[in-house]
Amino acid sequence: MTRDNRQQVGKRDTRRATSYDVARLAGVSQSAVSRVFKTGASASQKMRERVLAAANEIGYRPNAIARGLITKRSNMIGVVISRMTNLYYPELLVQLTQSFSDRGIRVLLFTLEHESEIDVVLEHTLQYQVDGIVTAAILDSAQLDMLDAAGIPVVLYNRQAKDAQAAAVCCDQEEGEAWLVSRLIEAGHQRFAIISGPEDSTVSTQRTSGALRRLSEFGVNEVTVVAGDYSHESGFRGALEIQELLGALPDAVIAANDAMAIGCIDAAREVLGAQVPEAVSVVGFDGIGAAEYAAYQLTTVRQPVARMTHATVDMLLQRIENPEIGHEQRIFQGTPVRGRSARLTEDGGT
Amino acid sequence: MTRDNRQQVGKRDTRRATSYDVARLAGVSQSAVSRVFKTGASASQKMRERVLAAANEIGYRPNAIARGLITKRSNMIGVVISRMTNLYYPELLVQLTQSFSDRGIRVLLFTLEHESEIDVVLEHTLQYQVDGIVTAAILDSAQLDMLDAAGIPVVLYNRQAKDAQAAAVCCDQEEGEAWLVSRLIEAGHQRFAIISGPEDSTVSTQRTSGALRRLSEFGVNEVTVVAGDYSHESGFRGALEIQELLGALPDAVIAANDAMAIGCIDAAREVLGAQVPEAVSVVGFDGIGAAEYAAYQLTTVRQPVARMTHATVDMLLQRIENPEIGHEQRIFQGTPVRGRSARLTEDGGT
DNA sequence: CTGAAAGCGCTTACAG
DNA sequence: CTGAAAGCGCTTACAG
Repeated sequence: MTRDNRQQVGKRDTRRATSYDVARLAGVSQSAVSRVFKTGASASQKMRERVLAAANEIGYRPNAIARGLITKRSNMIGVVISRMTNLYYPELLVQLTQSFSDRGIRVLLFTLEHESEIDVVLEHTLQYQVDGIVTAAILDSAQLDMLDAAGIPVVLYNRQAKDAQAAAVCCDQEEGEAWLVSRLIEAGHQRFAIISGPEDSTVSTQRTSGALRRLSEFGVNEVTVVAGDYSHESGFRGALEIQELLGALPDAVIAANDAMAIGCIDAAREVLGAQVPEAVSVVGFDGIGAAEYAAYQLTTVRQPVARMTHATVDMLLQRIENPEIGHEQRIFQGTPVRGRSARLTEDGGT
Repeated sequence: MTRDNRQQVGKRDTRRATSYDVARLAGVSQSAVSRVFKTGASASQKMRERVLAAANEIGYRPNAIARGLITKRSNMIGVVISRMTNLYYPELLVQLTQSFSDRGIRVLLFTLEHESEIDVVLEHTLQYQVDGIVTAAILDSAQLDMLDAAGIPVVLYNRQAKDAQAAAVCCDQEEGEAWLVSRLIEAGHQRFAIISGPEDSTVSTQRTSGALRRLSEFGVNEVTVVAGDYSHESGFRGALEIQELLGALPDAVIAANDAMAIGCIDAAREVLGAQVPEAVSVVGFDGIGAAEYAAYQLTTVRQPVARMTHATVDMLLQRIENPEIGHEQRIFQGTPVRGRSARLTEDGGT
């Protein structure tokens, strides 16, 4: 390796052009070059032209890293997202990135296999001097305090901190489940089962408890709950488990997300020989693309992802501009999708 | 705003601790602090402890941006991915990010609505001093030259440059289609139609031409090709368009991806009243999750995403270490999935 | 409008 | 092993 460094063969000049190089070529000061590349800075037309010509000639590009060091604004934000979230919500990351990009902000991406890895990831975001963080993983008080001490604004996506200790953008999971349950009850369903999501998912917890609460309001207190992990396969297994536990399928199965609802339908049809929705109603949550496939046409609640991502971007940028601003929570109502996987009464309200 | 800056109320000290702060507290030089945080640098046990204690006390975190400025290694790589790719391949981005993260590299994410936006995105990656780029968008010779001149290694994901002008990791689209066509022909299918992907997708072009070539080798030269855009809906419309053009469904429909194959199946069953695969065989490509749903069980070719992402990461890091290395292409064979959406002969070879 | 100079927070030869 | 010093590529008061 040491020897390699000495040889000149094939070694092109890899040094990047700097503002000094441009200044020398244009016969102006380095500060002048800097000003030309800063929007809104004072520079004469003549200066501008000379500098731009020189910059163009040697392929100069301002070093955003060096700029960030001195302005203390990296113009990068960290996005922390779990594998699951991107799997079932690929639109989210794309829209978030596009939205930030439109505002001149870059996205430094961090994916989590498990939410427990969050501490080390947070450490990395800070080392890279992000201006803010969007996280689709829950942060505990200590973590929120740490970010607050570091002066980094955070927006939680589909998570809520205890005591509203953080800015958050959410879909109203409980209200969505309440809608689903109300429609099912209204249509005469009496026996219910639930396939929940992973234990460490607050979204799943909210959905499940939202459904249970509304069921209880209707006097339904005996509900079989089996555990899934958001995957299609776990929905499939969930249906079989319910059948096993009850000796038969209930009137309705409430899955904590669409993927599991589809898995549940597959198991009902293929293994248990039960028609959906004739023999059993199945409802999901999310409004993913597959929910609209002709074979499923899920009864579900769609999250307004576009509105939620815009709210997230707005909120984070606002907090970056003004770090002292108080916390805000924006809770978006989901869009009911009547679908065909559940027997609902024709004129059931929304 | 000017007035706001003056007021001290509620203004906490947002200045981050630097290596100088740590040095002062620990009573050592700033260089010593730097060494303690650099793995493999010389520092006595005593020094190490004092520095770490001081750093911990004031919450010091090395500034990765400043480090990058001087080492000329940002430890960030740029990932350029189209909306479509993330939509149908959410696993890709997650695995890529995880894999880079395991090697201490951060991912700066850039999403493309259209592949034409690539120029400005490339400009941004360079301004942020990424050490390398993974792109799932095609680059032309000028763009490759520009990156080469800037000394930034690139690996193309599922794209190939003209004359193998760039490092690339691909799934063998043509060979995959050849397998599908061979099995269909072998099972007696005679009339074929194709639903292609978007025009600007080289993957779609390769798949379509791969299928056409193999069909032609079998003497099938009259093939109806309709245009889709990779979406489920366009597959649905594609099926209707084929029916309209031919007056009937062909023996087999070859869709350029799984999502369109599923859309095609939905249209065949729901609108055209045709059983799949009894009345019409439908094949896809990709091996997405929904391809395995009981209602579809697609006959398709699965891309070995995990192996491809690993190859991508390995190749890019290798090129970062040694920029003078020659180009390499790694072409991965897809995994045939026999499924149930096409009538194949029992013992059809692979 | 323009330039000289200081400084952002680090790393890295170079001496000791 | 440790410290003083230079420098990475910028921005930004401060004079002129």
